[in-house]
Amino acid sequence: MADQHELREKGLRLTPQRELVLQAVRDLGHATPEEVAEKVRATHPGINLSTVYRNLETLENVGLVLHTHLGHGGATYHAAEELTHLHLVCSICGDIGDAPIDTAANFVNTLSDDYGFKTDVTHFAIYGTCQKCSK
Amino acid sequence: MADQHELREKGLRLTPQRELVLQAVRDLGHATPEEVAEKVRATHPGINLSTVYRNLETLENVGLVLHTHLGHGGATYHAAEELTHLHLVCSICGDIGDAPIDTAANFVNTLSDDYGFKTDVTHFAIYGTCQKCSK
DNA sequence: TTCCTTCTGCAATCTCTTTGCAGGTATTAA
DNA sequence: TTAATACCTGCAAAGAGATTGCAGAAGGAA
Repeated sequence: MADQHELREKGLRLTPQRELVLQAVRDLGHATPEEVAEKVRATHPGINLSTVYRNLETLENVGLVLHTHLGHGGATYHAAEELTHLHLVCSICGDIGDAPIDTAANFVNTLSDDYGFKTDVTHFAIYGTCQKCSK
Repeated sequence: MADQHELREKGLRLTPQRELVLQAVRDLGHATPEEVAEKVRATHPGINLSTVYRNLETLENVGLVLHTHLGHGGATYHAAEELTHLHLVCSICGDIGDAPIDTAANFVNTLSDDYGFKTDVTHFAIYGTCQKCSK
């Protein structure tokens, strides 16, 4: 598993729990801490929820995962390398769609030019109604 | 107080608590339930937090206030008539800046045309770093 | 005024997340 | 390989934010 290098390089210990959490985030794409725990427990039942929380925080500190707020309140975690899209959150069905970051390029530039605001597109959630639900 | 008509028209009873909550939301511009409660209690100490929550929900149901998720998890309430701007949330200082809705017009159109996604600009929060903090 | 329904305050409860602690384990150095 | 020492984990308790049930209070129509 390639985690070996990544985790050690960041100065982290290589524990089974930590590898599993990172792997789960990568497999799931978008996931709440609870979902990560569920995924991890599918193969390794003993792992505690607080361990998941602590590892998500640790992995975020070293830049391997990131979190986004998608509106319901809870954080959603992503593998850092996969955050190459915007999140389109449907307020009706709760579905999370994707759109390329470029879609927002002009918007981001405008905010920067006019307000000096540097938009963090990776931490960016967009609310609305998806195609399916607007019918 | 103009609340009289508004609340009654919506089929709501006109209680001091309800008027105070609505007024507080209007005065504060952006406010969490806790902040609304604090504001209300400044003049009327006895009001319970659960009353604030229930009234915010009620007022939202009839369209007088709206809430937005600005990222920390908790909801932030606004008077419905004042939601004419985007929220620029600074991830460093937590400051909430404003920008006209038009700033996002092209972006919103693109999402609609390309993905059939109808963006709800009033429920829209943008994360990044404000001018002050990027220095 | 009277009655009915809605609203409020209070306290308990729930969910989500964090924290303290004691024991366990990955790593480094010998 | 062994020993020492941070660092991690599991468990349980605690915090924070929000919700709910209930009994009594108050708004509003007649």
